[in-house]
Amino acid sequence: MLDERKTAILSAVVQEYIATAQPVGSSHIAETPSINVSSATVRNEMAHLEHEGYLVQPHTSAGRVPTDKGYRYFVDHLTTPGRLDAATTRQVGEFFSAAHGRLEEMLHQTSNLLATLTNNAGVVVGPRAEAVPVRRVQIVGLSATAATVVVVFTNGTVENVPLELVEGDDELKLSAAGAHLSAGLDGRVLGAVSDVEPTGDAAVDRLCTTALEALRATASPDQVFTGGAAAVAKAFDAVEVVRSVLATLEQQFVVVTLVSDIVNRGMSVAIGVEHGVEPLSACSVVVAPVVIDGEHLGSVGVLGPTRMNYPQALATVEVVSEQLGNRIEEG
Amino acid sequence: MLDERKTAILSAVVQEYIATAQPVGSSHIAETPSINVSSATVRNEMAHLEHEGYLVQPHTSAGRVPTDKGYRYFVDHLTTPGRLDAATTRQVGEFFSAAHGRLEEMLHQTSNLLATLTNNAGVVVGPRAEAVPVRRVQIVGLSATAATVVVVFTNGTVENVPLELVEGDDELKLSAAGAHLSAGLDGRVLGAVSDVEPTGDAAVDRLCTTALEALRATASPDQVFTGGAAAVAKAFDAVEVVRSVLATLEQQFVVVTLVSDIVNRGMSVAIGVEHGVEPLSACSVVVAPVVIDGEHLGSVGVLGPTRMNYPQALATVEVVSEQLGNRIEEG
DNA sequence: TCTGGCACTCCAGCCTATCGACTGCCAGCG
DNA sequence: CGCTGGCAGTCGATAGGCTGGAGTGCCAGA
Repeated sequence: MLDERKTAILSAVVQEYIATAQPVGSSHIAETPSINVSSATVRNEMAHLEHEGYLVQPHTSAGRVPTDKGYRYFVDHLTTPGRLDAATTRQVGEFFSAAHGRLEEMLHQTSNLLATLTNNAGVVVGPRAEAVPVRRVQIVGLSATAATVVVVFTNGTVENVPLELVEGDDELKLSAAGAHLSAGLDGRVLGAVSDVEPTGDAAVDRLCTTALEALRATASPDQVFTGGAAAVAKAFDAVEVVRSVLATLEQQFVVVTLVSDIVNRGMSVAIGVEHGVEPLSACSVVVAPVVIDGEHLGSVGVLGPTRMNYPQALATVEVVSEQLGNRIEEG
Repeated sequence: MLDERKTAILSAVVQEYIATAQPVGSSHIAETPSINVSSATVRNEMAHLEHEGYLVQPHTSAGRVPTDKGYRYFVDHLTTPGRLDAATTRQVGEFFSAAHGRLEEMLHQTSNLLATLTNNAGVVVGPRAEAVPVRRVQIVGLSATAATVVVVFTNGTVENVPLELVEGDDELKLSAAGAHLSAGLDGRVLGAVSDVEPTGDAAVDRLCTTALEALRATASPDQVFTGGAAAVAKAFDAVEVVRSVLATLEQQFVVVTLVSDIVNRGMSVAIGVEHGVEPLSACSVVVAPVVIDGEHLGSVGVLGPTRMNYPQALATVEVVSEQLGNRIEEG
């Protein structure tokens, strides 16, 4: 734990560095209104802070830069939850009331919304459709050998998978199978249903079984949407860092793991190396779970340089996750 | 028009520069097997080529670099259509036979496919769903006030839009409206249908009308998918160029206009300033229309530095557009 | 018409010197 | 005892000067 003055100095360093991206020196800090000591005293304190790992000097005779530990102390102790300013809140509200159509499309746009609001990369890990109960199933024939299985979920989203037909599968059988599946699945979650009871009609039973199989096979591997590549390019000066961050962001699996990990550990911010993804060690991730009907079904987050604006990112992510949750509940 | 030797030299310069990204000097060219003259002669020819605008020197005493005009001559006269190598062709085939589910998702993945195959940004301007005939319409009630309209198209893709219900819209009315719409729309294109004939039941008619309206409202403004931000970051050394290219790629409107423009002018390659989008003046764009049932309903393309591998890009874009077209036709 | 050779140009890399922004430390003051 | 002003020291960033090398243009001769 740090005494009051060290705390004030650390806070000032972090804020100055976030604002300028330049190492900050003792005299700058001494000029801060809230600090009423001379630069010499600040120097002493900063030396302590460095010794304890909150700050580092890029080199002797340079100012100091916060370490991951320094940022961590800042977000844990010096950051008020901070309301999002009214204009932004309204913008988010408008976005979600204007949003319509496909869930995926909305999620994708949400990642872009996060990106533009925070000037960082936005990440949305999709609520998996399987966790939402089924409302209706229908099988639509397209030709003699092809059909599409359409599933409508209770939240209004729709999934579809192709299905191959065999001889004897006529329209009647298809709609019978659809009706039977609807009855068997209505109100239940796809993952919870292993099979429906037989109807006695072999063809219908076969259709039901294969359709169900196809549906479970399509069980979307957690879908993830990212946006804001340009923001990443703006955030870092070194082009290699831009490259490695962008390359990592394109590996969906890594992003999903990263975000889920943080959420599952009950954290909302992972700073620098804390998240353990080496190519992103210059980045922090701020996340919030998306809760739908009391269940945690997805996450939203932003990813930016460790010197990002944490209060703003936290507030934004919070508001967006909440409104996204509401929006999905409504359907 | 250039004589044979100038042509050979220009070609060698372009290829060397594409491979190395370094200004190429006369002696390098003279060593090329297909060039059987001394470096002095090559120098003379290169001076001519520069005078005529095919090459430039970044500065005296540096090698030469192709201009946009130089690349243009190269792709117009020196590039054989070039088959894609078998392995890649197979990869594309596998991709499309494995592709399933939502059209949008597939298009999005197609942009990523283009990106990974060519190491450039991939762009897909979506074939608008409205051009595909409808197979079936269904309205599924979710609650007393909300429903989802599901449209299955003949190619197996599915669209859905939310619909608000009013008092008196019960399940019976919903399915009646669905059936009526199915009958009225079956085999026809959404855009071609302005209204269905009345049934006599006011509630059903209202449902049909509003559902149809909602469907036409969702008429996606040309959708565009881009992928491969990391490739862009790898293609340019200067971080400002990366920034401006990525920022431009995020402006969907600009991308759609850019691609449509090129396709509409009947071109398949736009080099540097040819496409007129200033922030992308360091980029070339290679496109191919996606043709479905004889109609041009979308485009695929790649965007990369002017020193991209044109033959490969052309071949890739060609194969992908063709297979994407087939895939969508089949559904 | 082509070629070898030569003089010339100019960037990239390296070294050096200078400047300035820091720090650490110390002695003195309240 | 803690704070402060001051001073010496450190090191990166910047600018200037030098050199080596890659490349050119041009010319005279085959």
